[in-house]
Amino acid sequence: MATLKEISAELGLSVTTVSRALNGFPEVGQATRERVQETADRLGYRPNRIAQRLVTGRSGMVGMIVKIKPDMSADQTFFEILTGLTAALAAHDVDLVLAVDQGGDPVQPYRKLLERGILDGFILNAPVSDDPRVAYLRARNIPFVMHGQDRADPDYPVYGIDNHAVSSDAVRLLAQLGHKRIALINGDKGGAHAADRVQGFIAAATAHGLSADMVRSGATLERHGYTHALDLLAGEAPPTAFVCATTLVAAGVLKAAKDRGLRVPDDVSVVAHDDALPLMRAINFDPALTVTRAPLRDACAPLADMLVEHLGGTPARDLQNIINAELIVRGSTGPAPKED
Amino acid sequence: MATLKEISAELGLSVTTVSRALNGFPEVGQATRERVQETADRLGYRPNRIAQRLVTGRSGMVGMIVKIKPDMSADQTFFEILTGLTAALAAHDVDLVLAVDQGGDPVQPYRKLLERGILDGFILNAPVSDDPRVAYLRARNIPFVMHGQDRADPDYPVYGIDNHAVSSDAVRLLAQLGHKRIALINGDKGGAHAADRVQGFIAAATAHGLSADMVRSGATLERHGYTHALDLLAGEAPPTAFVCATTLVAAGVLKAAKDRGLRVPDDVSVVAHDDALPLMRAINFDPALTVTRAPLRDACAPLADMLVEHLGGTPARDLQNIINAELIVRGSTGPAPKED
DNA sequence: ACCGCAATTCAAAACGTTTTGAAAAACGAA
DNA sequence: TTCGTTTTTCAAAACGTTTTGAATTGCGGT
Repeated sequence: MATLKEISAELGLSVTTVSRALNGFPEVGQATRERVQETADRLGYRPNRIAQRLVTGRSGMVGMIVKIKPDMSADQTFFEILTGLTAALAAHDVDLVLAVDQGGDPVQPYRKLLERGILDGFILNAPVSDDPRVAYLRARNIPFVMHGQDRADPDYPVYGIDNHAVSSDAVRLLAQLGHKRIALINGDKGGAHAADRVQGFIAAATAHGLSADMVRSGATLERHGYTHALDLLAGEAPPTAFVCATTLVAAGVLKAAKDRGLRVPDDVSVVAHDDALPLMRAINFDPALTVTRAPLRDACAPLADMLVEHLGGTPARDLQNIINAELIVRGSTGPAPKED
Repeated sequence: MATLKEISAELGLSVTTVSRALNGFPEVGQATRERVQETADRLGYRPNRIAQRLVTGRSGMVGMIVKIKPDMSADQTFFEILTGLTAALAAHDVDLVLAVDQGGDPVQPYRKLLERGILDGFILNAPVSDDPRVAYLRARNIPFVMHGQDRADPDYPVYGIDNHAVSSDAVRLLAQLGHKRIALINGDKGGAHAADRVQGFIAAATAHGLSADMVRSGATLERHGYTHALDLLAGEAPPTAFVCATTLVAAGVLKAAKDRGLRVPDDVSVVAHDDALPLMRAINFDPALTVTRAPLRDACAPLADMLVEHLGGTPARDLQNIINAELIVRGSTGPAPKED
């Protein structure tokens, strides 16, 4: 815990010179710089971030808020990126402060953390339409990056997948296989990504001359996929193909098909979006799932890089990464069954 | 972002008085105190932790390190307590800084965070025998609390379950049911809790006149439970009962029993320890699992309380909570099968 | 020796808070 | 009033750093 003062005392220099020597300012002599550097190393000097922050206004710390349910549990997908992101930020020498959003006002945890006067910026995830957090942070000029797409052309740094394309790609594949009646079992309506997926679904269905009236929304739970699929399959014009929000939902759909005595892919085709979570691996399904694949983990390093860039002054418009998911065809999709 | 100076200017008071009024010092007049409080509220004043830390040496921030595997994934159990802990700390107005341990020197991430000069203490979890992190932090007098038991009588604050009792309770139950050959499929050898479980297992087995030679160790994976159970069941004196490290391991054991045509509990009994993770619920097993149950989540509030107490000066010896898991008997245990 | 200019170095202020030691105000008793 | 106490308030220092503006040094040219 050596301080600048200690180093300067040891060398008979002023604190100013020591500070400048260590920070690579040009006006310090080569000889002094080396002496200072050597003593700093020997004493194991590390600048005190607290003091640094107090004077520069920058702390090298950023915040992230995890939204939790009343039972304190959080979405699995959050943790999927949390560790990777922390590691990626650490590579930039940035630390991460975690806080929770216990429901209620979504802006409050951000405000609370900001009031500490301790953070340089935030990483947000799972945007909703017209996200109030975005409005709050933008109004105060607090830097942040968003994980997940909000609108087509957001005015803040963002890394996410093209959710419109996710659905339309899936629908196109199924249409090419001859399916006429395709259902979408989507994620929760509040999420911006869900809205984009619905739009992509409708756009692609319309483009292929299909109707798009079988759209369901809700939590991305196995149970949810199961009940919606059962319900849809019991209708008078049951779908021959399902597009699922996640592999977990697809698991429910497969179960529903099985319970109704339908074979996959002979009677029913299933496509899911795959975040590549370690628990529900699409390849281990029976049959292996056809998916649009975009590993959440891939977002970590880019998000960290973007935030650091943004803190360094790079404008938002240069930090927009909307990537496309891969369409990976496996055993859960096949030609539409012959009409009876 | 109101500061003390702003408040004092607004009221025509000195910064000193404002600071004291807000911190409840006795020497400030009742009338002034109320005026100050009112203005502080109106201006949304929050003390700047950075500045506070600089002068007091206390920041109201604590650190927690998550150990990740090379693929950046972390143990599920970590996240199970992370959010609850963050919320519990927030109730004490304490923020949490997260960092990762990417393998290698286990002490390094702690050192790095400490060198920032930013933290008041740490929360540790998953102790190993003679944990180097403990040695490091104790040597430097850095406050911390441990989640999980290390030794019988640690000299630091700890919250954990009695792992010795966990195994011995399970063995006692099985012995009372007449089982003579009991296997333990334990967690990874490195963990201190695993060592305690083995000791409890051996102690109870010995006490009941049973041998304790069927002990296996490894990662708490379903696959691991499956292969070890298959292996043990193929031996010449196969076990009639299994004690499992986790419900996930038990899932593997149940699968192995099924694959060998053995019925549970008629032919084989299974007991597992249940951390009450939301994903693998013991009650949803078929048959429902007999468990020693101790929800990880129960640790959050006590750990937060203990850390705050410890930071406040309460000595370690007054902060030791070793609780007992509940033994919950369900359908996966039954009388030992008749010897042929 | 003196000047001018560049190259170095320095003292002091600033960030927002807590704490120390002293000063001012209020009040009751003489 | 005048003194002594108690209550209330204040100015200044401190924490460790960066930054500003000024001072010092070195050196080549006259």
